[in-house]
Amino acid sequence: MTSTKTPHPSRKSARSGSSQIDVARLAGVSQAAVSRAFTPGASVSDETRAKVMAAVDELGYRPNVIARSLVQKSTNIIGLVLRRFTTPFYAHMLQKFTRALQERGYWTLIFNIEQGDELDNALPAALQYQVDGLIITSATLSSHQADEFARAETPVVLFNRYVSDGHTHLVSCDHYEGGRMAADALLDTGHQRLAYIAGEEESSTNRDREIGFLGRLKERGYELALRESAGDYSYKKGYAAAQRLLERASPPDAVFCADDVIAMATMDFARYKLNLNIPEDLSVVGFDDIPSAARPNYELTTVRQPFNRLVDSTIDVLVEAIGAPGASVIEKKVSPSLTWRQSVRKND
Amino acid sequence: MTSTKTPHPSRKSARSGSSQIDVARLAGVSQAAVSRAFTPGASVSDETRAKVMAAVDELGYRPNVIARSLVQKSTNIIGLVLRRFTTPFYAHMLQKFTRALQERGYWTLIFNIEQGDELDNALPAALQYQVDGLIITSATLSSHQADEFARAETPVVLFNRYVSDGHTHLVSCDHYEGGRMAADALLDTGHQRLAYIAGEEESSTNRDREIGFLGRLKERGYELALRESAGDYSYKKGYAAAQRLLERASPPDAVFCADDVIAMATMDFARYKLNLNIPEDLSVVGFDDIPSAARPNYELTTVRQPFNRLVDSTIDVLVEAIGAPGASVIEKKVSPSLTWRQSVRKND
DNA sequence: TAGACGCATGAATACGTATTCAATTCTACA
DNA sequence: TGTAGAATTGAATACGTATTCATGCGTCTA
Repeated sequence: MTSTKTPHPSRKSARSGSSQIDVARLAGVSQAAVSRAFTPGASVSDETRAKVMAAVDELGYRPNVIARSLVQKSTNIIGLVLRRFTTPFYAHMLQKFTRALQERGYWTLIFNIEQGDELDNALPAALQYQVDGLIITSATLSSHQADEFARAETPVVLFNRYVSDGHTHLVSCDHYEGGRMAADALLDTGHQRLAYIAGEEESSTNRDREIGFLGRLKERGYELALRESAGDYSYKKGYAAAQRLLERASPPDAVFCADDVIAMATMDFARYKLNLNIPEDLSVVGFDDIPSAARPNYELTTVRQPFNRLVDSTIDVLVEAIGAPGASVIEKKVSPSLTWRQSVRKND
Repeated sequence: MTSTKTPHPSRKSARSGSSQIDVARLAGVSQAAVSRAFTPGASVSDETRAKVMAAVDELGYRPNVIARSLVQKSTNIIGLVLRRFTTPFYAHMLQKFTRALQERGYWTLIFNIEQGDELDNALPAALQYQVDGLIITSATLSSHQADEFARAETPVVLFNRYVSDGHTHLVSCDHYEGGRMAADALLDTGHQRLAYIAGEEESSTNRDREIGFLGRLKERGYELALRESAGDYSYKKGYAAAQRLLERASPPDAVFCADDVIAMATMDFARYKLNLNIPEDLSVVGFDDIPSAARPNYELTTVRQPFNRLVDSTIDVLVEAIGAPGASVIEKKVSPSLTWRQSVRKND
C-alpha cells in the first residue's frame, strides 16, 4: 500500500465551517455518532453525546440542512406562489402563512409571479428545489402542470381558487355564497338600483362573486342595473371605475364592489368628488373584510373571508398530504360571513 | 426465518422522479455527460447532448437543485428576515425584493420574526439552509451573531438600519435627514406649535427620524411643543395617539408623524372626530410616501423613502459581497426627499 | 455460569450532482 | 500521412449527511 494518503494539508473546508467529520475527529468518535447525536430518536449514550456536543461548541458546528435534505428527501420548505403582494388581503395572508408554517417546522420559499409568464418559471423551480409542498394563490394549474407535481409526489394546494379538476387539493372561501350574501344584504335593506364593480376580470374569485350576486338578485326578482369594471384590485383603478359608474345619468343607490379596496375607493370618490353621504345617498358593500375596512372613516359593511380559518385549513390540507402521499384529493370550501357596519342604509 | 426478506421489487426511487443516472442509462452515456449537458460552459458534443435531452424528455427528468447546491456550495437562495408584513411600506418592499432577486437568479426564503425571540430562531436556520446571503429588515445583529455569519462567509445586509458596527453591510434611507426635512417643511410654512407622534419606540428608524426633527427645530430656534407615542406603526395605535394628542387643552398646529399610516390615522381622527379641516386647522407630515398617501382623501405631504433605489442598492451590495467574500464592509445611505401635497398649510 | 437479548458503536453505503483526471477520439496542419 | 493539440468522454471522487449492517459489550434470566 502506497501510504501518503493524499495529504491535502489543512483544507479547512471552504465555506460551510466544519462538518460532522471534523466534529467526529475532535470528539474521538465516528461521524455516524455525530449524526446520531443530532437525531432525536437515535441510539447514543449520554457519554458520547456529551463528547460530541463539546466538540460542536468548540468548532461552532452547525448541521448542513441541504445535505440532510438530500438524503432524507425532505427539505421542510414550502413553496408559496404569489401574485398580489401589496393588496392588504394578500399581505395578511403572507404574514399568516409564513408564521403558521414556521410553527409547524416549515420555511417559506417565495415565488413571485407578477410578470406575465412567471408561473412557467416558478413551477419547475419549485420542483427542482424539492419543496415538500406548494401553495398557489391567484393562479391555476394546467393539467399538465398538475401531472408534473403528481409524478414528483409533491402535493399542491390551490388557495382561493375553485376549479375542481380532481387532481389538485383546493381550499377556498365560497365566493359564490359571498356574492349571494351581498345581494341579500342590499335587497333586505330596500335598495332598488344595484350596481357591481368588478376587479380583475380574469380571476375566478371575481367571477364567482359576481355570479353569486347576480344569481341571487334574479332569484329575488331583481336584476343588475349597472356594471363597471376596475380591471384589477387596485385603489386607483377602483377609483376610476367608481367615477365612471357614479357620473352616469341615473346612478345606482347601492353598489357591491369586488373587494374592499375598490369599495373604499368608491366611498372616497362619492364623498370627496360628488359630496354624497354614505350611506344616505349611496350604500356600499365590499368583500374581504380587511382590517382597514373597519377604520372610522369607512366603517364598511363587507363580506368577510375567514382569514385564519382559510390559512389554517390550507396548511392542514398540505401537511396531511405530505404525510400521506397518494391519498385522495381534498377540496375544502369555507363559508364567508357578513360584517355589518355603517356603509349600508337601512330603509325598510 | 419467518420474514420474507421484504423484496421491495422495483424501488424506482421513492420521490424525486429520475436522476442523472437513469438518464445516462437510457441515453447510453455516462452520468457525467448528463451533468455536462446541463452545465452551460461544459464540453459536450452536440450529439451526446441530443441523446441526453431525448432521454430527459422521455423520463421527465429535472435537475435536483439541492444536490447541486451541496457540491457547489451555493444555493441561489437569499434569506429575508422580516417583521412587519402588513405595513404598506414593507409589503411593497417584499414585493420588490422577491421580484428583483428573481431577476438576478435568486429565490427568497422568508423568515418571519414577528414573535419576540424568533430572530434567534431564524438566524441559525438561515445558516443551516446555506443561504447565499441574508437581508435583515426591522432588526439588528448582535456582534456575536454577526460573527457567526462572518465565519460562515455568508454576507448580511441590514436594511434601513444604521448601526455602524463595522461588521455588517448596511443600506439605509437617511432617516435623520428625513426628520430634518420635515422640520424645515413645517417651519418654512410658518407653523408654530409642532408635535411629533412616534411609532415603535425601540426602532432605530423611529429614533433617527425624531432626532433629526428635533435637532433641526432646535437649530432654527424652536422646540417641540408636544409629543405622543403610538407604540407601533399600526393605524389603530396611531389613531389612539392622535386622539390623545389632539384632545389636549392647547393642541398643535402641525404634527409630524413617524410614518404615513400614523399620519393618515391622525388626519382621519382630526377630520371625523374633531371636525377639523386639513390643512387649514392642522398640518400633517408623514414619512415613507406609500402609495395610499397619494389618495385623493389624504393628499399627504410626506418624506419619501426612495423605494426602488433602496431595494436595488441592497441587492447590489449583497450580490457584490457574495461575489467577493472577505471584501470590506459597505455602508450606503440613501437620501429621502419631500413630496409636497395638500396636507400642509402654507401661511407665510 | 451460559445464553439470550438490547444497546452503542463504527464501517460502509446512499442521496444526486459537479468536477478532476486520464484516456480516447477528432481536427488541422505540415 | 503523421503528429501535435484540441475536444470529448467515462471513471472516480467529493459534497455533508442519514441509515443499514454487523459487531462488541453489558445486563438480565434461567
